[in-house]
Amino acid sequence: MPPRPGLSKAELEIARIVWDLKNARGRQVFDALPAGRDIDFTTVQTYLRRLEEKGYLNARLEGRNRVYSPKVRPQTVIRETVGEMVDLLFDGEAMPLMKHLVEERKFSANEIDQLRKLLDRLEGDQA
Amino acid sequence: MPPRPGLSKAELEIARIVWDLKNARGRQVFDALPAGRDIDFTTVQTYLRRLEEKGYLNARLEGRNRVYSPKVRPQTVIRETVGEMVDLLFDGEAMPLMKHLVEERKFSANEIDQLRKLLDRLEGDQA
DNA sequence: TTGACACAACTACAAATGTACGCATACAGT
DNA sequence: ACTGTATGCGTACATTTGTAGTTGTGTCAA
Repeated sequence: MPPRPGLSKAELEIARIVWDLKNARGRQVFDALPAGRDIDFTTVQTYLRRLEEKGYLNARLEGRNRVYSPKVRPQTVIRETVGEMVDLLFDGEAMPLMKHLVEERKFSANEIDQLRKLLDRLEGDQA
Repeated sequence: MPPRPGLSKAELEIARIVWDLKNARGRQVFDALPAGRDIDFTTVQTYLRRLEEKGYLNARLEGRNRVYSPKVRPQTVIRETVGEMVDLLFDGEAMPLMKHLVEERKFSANEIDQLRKLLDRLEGDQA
């Protein structure tokens, strides 16, 4: 039971910008696009509208202007998106994904250390 | 430079079944669908055809029947899919995803242990 | 006050995706 | 030989996604 329709890639891209800016008009989102991401301003408008329709963003009118802000927390969207991927690729098991990441991605000694600490803390909590 | 078009969710679902079966005809793939996954046999045929077109599966004719087999390794598809998700959600950084998983997913003490061992091994290798 | 922009709101449209139908043919059993 | 039943193969079609054009109206500088 997905509470709201899923996000497409392009929509997610735009949503992330709004999360960053907290409050933004179309123009600001457009300007925040990474250099090289060549899409039209009206295209961004369309994505923002769809994001609002799908329930991911709030929009309020500020004078004549539409100001968008996050409605669903990034955390939530991340959980849902990752969850879906884990379901699709690993039958819902997170461990194989962890293993994949550890093996496939080259973590630095420093990062490995961070991960250890994370595990320590986790174990502490649940003990 | 994606070597081949990406997979849609439904296609990925079917591809995974073929990976499992190694060699399969449409009917077998269809039969291997989890109970409750209610799609038509011809729909499965369509996905198989598209998977072949996209270069993910090989198909050979066995008599009158088409037998599909993996062409791209699961490992590869997993890497690509996860990579895309990491790009989209975490700017290409794997660490935040690791953290997310560790925090969000409830790993058992046993699993945590496994992860530690994994990290140890990794560190050993790169040292 | 006039023109140059900017933005909302609507519309458009091709490609991708999810899903299935129809026809002709091959095979199995009677 | 005849009749299902399953297939291959082509086709179809609605929805979603990626992307943009158009129109009307408001804003601001000259």
